[in-house]
Amino acid sequence: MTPTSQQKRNDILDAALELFAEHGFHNAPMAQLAKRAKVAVGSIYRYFKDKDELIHALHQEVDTALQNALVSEVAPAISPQQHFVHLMINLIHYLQEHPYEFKFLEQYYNSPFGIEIKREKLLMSGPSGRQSAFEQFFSGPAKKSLKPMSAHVLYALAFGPVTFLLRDVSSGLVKLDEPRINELAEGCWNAIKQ
Amino acid sequence: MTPTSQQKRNDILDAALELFAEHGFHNAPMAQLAKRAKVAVGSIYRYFKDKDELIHALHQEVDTALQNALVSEVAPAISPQQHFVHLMINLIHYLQEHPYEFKFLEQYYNSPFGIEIKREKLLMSGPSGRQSAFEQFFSGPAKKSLKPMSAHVLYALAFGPVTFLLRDVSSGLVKLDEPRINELAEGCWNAIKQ
Amino acid sequence: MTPTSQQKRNDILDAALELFAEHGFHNAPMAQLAKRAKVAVGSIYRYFKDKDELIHALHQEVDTALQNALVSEVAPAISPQQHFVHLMINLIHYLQEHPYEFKFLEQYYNSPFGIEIKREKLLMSGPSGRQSAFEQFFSGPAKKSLKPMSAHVLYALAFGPVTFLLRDVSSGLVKLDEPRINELAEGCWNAIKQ
Amino acid sequence: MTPTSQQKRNDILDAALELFAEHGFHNAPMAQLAKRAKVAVGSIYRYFKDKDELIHALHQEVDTALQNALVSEVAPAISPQQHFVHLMINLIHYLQEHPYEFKFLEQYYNSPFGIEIKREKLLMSGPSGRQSAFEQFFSGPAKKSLKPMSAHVLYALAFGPVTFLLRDVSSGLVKLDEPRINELAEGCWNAIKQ
DNA sequence: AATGAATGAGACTTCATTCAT
DNA sequence: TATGAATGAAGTCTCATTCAT
Repeated sequence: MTPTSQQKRNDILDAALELFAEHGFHNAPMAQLAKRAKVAVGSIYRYFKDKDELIHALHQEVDTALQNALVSEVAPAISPQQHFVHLMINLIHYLQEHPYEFKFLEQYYNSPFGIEIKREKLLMSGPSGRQSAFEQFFSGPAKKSLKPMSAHVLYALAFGPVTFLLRDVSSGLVKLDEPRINELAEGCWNAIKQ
Repeated sequence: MTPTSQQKRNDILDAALELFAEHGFHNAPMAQLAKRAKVAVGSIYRYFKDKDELIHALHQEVDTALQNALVSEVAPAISPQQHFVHLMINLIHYLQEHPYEFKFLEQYYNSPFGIEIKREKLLMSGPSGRQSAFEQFFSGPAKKSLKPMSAHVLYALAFGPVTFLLRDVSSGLVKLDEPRINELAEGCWNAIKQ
Repeated sequence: MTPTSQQKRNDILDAALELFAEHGFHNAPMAQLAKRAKVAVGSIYRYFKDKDELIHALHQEVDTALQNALVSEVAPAISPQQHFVHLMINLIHYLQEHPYEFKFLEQYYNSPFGIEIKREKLLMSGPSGRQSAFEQFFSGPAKKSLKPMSAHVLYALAFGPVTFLLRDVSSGLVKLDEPRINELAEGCWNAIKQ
Repeated sequence: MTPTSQQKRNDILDAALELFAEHGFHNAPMAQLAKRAKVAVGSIYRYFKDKDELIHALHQEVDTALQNALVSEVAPAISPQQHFVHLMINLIHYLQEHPYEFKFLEQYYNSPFGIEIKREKLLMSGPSGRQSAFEQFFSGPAKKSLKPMSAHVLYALAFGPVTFLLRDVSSGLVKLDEPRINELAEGCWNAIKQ
């Protein structure tokens, strides 16, 4: 891949993100995608075997960006609750500011594409080897402050409310302000804390 | 014009539920649907104007069935926590035993079909006139036991974890046993209680 | 055919005339036809083998009605020009007052249905044996007042202008008043007279 | 989007003209059209948005060709009658030699496609800007030789016989020879002359 | 390597006709 | 005999993918 083609690949993925988020996978013809990416239809097929592979690659991309966004430094002396709330607020901010990415992910996990992919992967596995911020938190010293429970339930209590609420945000039904974001983050903490 | 065979209409809706849940709206051709329902393609159009209307009708049906399932008698002297946990367990049981319905609803609310429908409607409005079980609970005397917060956040904390976890259940990644169901229900209660 | 069924046959033909004139043969489904005729779809097939036969039967009917309308008594001492103009005005009046019939006939003769039918039949053959009014005129004593020419050309000069103009009338582009009707009839006479 | 192959577009229009003339708009499936034009079905839709647009485009094409055919030089010192007869003979010759075009136009003006188009446009408006040959004639110095009458009636008397007769020609019922063509043209002139 | 015209399988839908009641 | 629900062939159009340039 020459640098030029890497650029083109990104143009395609960017256009795809927009189009998929706006119209859904099935209302985003390759021709339209090509036009928005300012490449020829045929060119897309040099970078991706077919539409499915493009969608999976885009998932990869969006997922990685999300993980990277959540990696952030935290003051060491912070309390577990403060730490968790901090991570949560980061997450909400990121997703609220990247509605296309959120819409794409929701669509992906709700379609035949995302079934075989573990849902928790969304937030519990870091980019290429590194641990995700949440993964570090849940497996680190804060563990003692959490009520002992099945990991699946823990993730559901931690992330379920966010995804639920953000759907309404991204459909324009709600706008989240800081007080509400805090309400949510603290609610989640109360759900999982010891 | 107004067909009399409620039976055939149901056959079609049943086949549609399966097919939509298994393959998604866009990978469920009318021809396949007809075959599974054991009717001719043209017959579907006697009962539903087009595919969209069929999808909306199915939503109606599934939604009503869900609401009906949640209506249950509760001992009057029960505590708010016990009441909430009871409702929650009911909900989880129902959805876990009806994975097609759950998948269909998730898909519906995540598609252009369901956008104009408030997400909370899922659980906060009862079937034709009656109040839903959750609606009664949240607007009833238990209100005093809840932490004051924005309604949207409240619903997110109450229902977000369930929908999150049930996706994994319906993809076959997890099987919920009673202890875990209790963990979840109690976590939710802790998130919203005073 | 009992009287009752003759009635029903007429209801069907009447509905067909309306529907065909308004929407064209190909935008007039049998179901709609049945509804407008207040009979069941299946019943239509007791009276007509299929849609084509219905169309041909309707043509027959409309054609006969037209011929009958043109049969009219004329004072014996009238001049050939007066006679011709009289017949012509009759014809125009009838067709202008029966726009559905006119539209149907135009459509019929312009479709694969009417190709094998001689166009002149329209006006040159009377109902069941009788001679049509125009036939009588052209073959009667007035013949001497006509310029000798091929029959086809004669009919074209006589009837072409009427059908041409009535199309605009039936599309609502023109409304014919008596002066114009006279202009037309006299123009036709000038075209064919000795 | 803007295809370069004018050739292919013409192939499609040629095939369409044949098919529409032979079978009518509604008995000319896109698949058959594609086969006759030796292109894939999908290709037609690169050149025309849908079947309707194809029909309108074909009308455009046929209309222009007809107008162009009628433009011809006339000796300046010719009499109005000779001029009119000359134009008429031209018209008849052209249409008799292009029966598909004639059938297509008749069908077009007799269908919902052509209703909003004034019937006279057929011959009274020239190709893109230029005046049609008949338009020039009727509005030129010959006007003084015509009997004063409503324009609609004038056109009907001039063009009605031609379209009437040519239907039979194009159904193969008659073959026009020069004497008959002259009879017709002169009859028309007698109908409209002063 | 890039382009985009061409392809044709397949989706949705309509509607003439049949047939069980 | 009348009914109208059921049928499925056939029509229009879309769009992922290919391939000649």
